[in-house]
Amino acid sequence: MFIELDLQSETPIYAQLVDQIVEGIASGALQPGDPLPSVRSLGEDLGINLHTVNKSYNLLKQEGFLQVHRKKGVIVQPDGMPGVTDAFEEKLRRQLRSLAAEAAVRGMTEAAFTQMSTSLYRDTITNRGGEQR
Amino acid sequence: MFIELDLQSETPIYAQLVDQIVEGIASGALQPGDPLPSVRSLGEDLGINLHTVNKSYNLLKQEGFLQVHRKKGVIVQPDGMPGVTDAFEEKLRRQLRSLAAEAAVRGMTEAAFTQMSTSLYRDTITNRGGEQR
DNA sequence: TATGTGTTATATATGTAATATAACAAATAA
DNA sequence: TTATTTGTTATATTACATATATAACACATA
Repeated sequence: MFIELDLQSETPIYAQLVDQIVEGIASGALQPGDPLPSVRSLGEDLGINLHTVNKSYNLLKQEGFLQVHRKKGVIVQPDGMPGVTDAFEEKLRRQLRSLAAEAAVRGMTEAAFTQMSTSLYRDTITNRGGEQR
Repeated sequence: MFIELDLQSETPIYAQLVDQIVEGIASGALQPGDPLPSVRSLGEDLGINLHTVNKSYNLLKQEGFLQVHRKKGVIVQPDGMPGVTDAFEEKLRRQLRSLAAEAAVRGMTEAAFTQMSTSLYRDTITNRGGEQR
């Protein structure tokens, strides 16, 4: 697996896991229908508890990024990813506003902020099929 | 004051306060040298504990956005705002990467993401002097 | 039948968030 | 001088989130 955790970080482990799985989907490293490790094996691999993995999986399931099959186990959503919901747009607005404000106060120009947003977006979707380029 | 708290939010009160003060500085509503209410009066105004206000003030002092004068009380940094530190750039990268990944997975285009970043940056610096336009 | 799956339940330890009360030194205002 | 207000420090308590540990369950697979 491509997961790397920082146990010293202030960001909770379950949140780091959620982030990196979403980034895996964005980059194409994880394709729709791909299986994910069981909560027990991934927990053991990463040196963390299975309940921590389970928490991440459940959040991603609730958001619609993962499916849990009684047969196939946990897989990446094969029936189309969730779109831009109101909840996501609100989260995006709130966090971008906060970052933009601090950036502006610190003297970062609009061009620099915009360029950084764009380049980070591009970085995430590098190894992808043919969607939104 | 222009502060509005959401006590039901998952975002801690002290963090909401920090955010809104930084946004106040970014917008120009708070100018360098401007005094802020005492921890007690602001706490009473907002219906929260003085220690919660104190925690926010201390974080902002540590970051260099505020100064504490034994005479003038708490004021907005008059000797130049802190620049783009390594710590801030890392925080910015980490959060932007996470947001961009989820946006991409949800089908938001690069243009839409960029445009949203830019417009939120512009919104924060509306009533400002003559800096970085 | 044995094993592995997600899930649920319970318990514990630790840290953070928020409040409450009290006291302190330093400065200001009466 | 006296009283008040400032940020600050200390202590305690409540509530919640994080993370771990162990155990059991229903279901499916090999």
